Amino acid sequence: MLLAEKLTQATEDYLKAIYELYGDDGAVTTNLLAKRLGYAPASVTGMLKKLAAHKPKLVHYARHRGVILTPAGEKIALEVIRHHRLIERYLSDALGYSWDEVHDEAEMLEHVISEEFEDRIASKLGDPQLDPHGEPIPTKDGAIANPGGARLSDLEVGQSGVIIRVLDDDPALLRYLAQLGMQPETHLMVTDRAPFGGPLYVRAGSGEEQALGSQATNSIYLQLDKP
Amino acid sequence: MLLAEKLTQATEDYLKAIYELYGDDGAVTTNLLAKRLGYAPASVTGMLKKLAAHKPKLVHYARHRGVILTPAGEKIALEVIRHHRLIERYLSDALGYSWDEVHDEAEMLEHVISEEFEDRIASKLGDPQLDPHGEPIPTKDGAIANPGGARLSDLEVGQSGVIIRVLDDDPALLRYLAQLGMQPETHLMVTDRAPFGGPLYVRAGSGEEQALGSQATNSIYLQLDKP
DNA sequence: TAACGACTTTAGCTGTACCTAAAATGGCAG
DNA sequence: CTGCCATTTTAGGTACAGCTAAAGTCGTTA
Repeated sequence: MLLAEKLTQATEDYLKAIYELYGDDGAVTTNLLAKRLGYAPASVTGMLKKLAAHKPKLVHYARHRGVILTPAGEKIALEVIRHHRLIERYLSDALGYSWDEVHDEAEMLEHVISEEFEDRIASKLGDPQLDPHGEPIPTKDGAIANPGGARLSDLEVGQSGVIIRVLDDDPALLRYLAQLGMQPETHLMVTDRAPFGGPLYVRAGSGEEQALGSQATNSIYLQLDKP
Repeated sequence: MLLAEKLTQATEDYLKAIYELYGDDGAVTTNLLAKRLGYAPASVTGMLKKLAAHKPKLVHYARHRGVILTPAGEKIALEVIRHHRLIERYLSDALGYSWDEVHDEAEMLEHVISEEFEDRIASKLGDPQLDPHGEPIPTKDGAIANPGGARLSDLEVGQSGVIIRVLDDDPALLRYLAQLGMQPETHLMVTDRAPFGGPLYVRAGSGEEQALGSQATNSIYLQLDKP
């Protein structure tokens, strides 16, 4: 918080994207970043060089090797993510936004709110732990809970559990799932599964059986019931 | 609202500043704008040419003559001012900001909030007419009430009235006035006046007599009591 | 091991919005 | 009506963050 040098919005977006793309493997590639951010790969290369040359070094970058965040870079990424998720929670709880609307609005606001604003909405909300999609909100000092959960697409027929989070990449998917009554805390049971990437059949709560395609099943994470 | 071409922040700032600098005389000069915005005059000249060349023309501009807003430009200026004042009201009422803190936060937020956000906070607040400093909030279709009021610095000894608005240029002044219990709806009576730009003596409510310098008396506007 | 194709980088450009320094303009005083 | 001086504009420059096109690198495949 001390080094509030006010970075540009582009810088913050890159750091956030790098953080979110960290999967299993070590580094994030130029191309992957370009795809995620919607820029040409060449533009990304240029920006990564700037991030690596920044006063407090924000990323480690080696040609053809991809990037990883430095501790300073990760700190900033987590601050931006905290802003984003807190704002989502606030829009949802205080202003009645639906869970498919909050992402885009938060995307704009996250870069301009002050520490003051962050603190006030956080305490107004009682320091929430999760955003409306179930993603953990980093604490002010940069700690973040492991989101965890088993991906619905990985489950076997007969397994069941409670939805703990849903990826928020696609508002249309979120609207669709809300219509089906599938949100965090909803209980799901896998009733059938078609082969070769076919749909997965699930029952939400005590409702009808429902077929879900891969985009949906890849986006839903469950806390599994004890068998 | 239909022409939501998403202008740059700089464009919105210029239009707002031009609108706010309209005094009595017709046009706003380059130099005055430069001073208000904190830029070099040369930069302003360049920007004004861009505003005049914009697809829907935003200003009428003639070399050495200053600028005036076109209807399109004024519409945008009023939208930005509506955002600003609504946000100030919201920060004050919903998040407990003090009246000296709201301006800077609103200055950032006004450029990024969506129509959706605007509508939601407006209806949450019950479509307020005034911001925390007493300035009128333009309606969604661009109508704005005449702020009116008599400037405290223009009053004679013995005159009195109720504060209806206070210019928000200087947070330190606002804090000082709040300390003295002088805010919109406070009743003031001019008890004495020193000559040659000396202080003005006023009594707020039924409190102590207080000396106010010209920065303060130029910033306070009253609804005069019937004599 | 040679070469193909995917990924990545280099080089050079664009547009926005700011800057300084120097030139030009125009209103007022003598 | 002439010239001075403040205001304004022109000219040229910077930083940022994108872009395309072309060149280079690397790993796998033949």
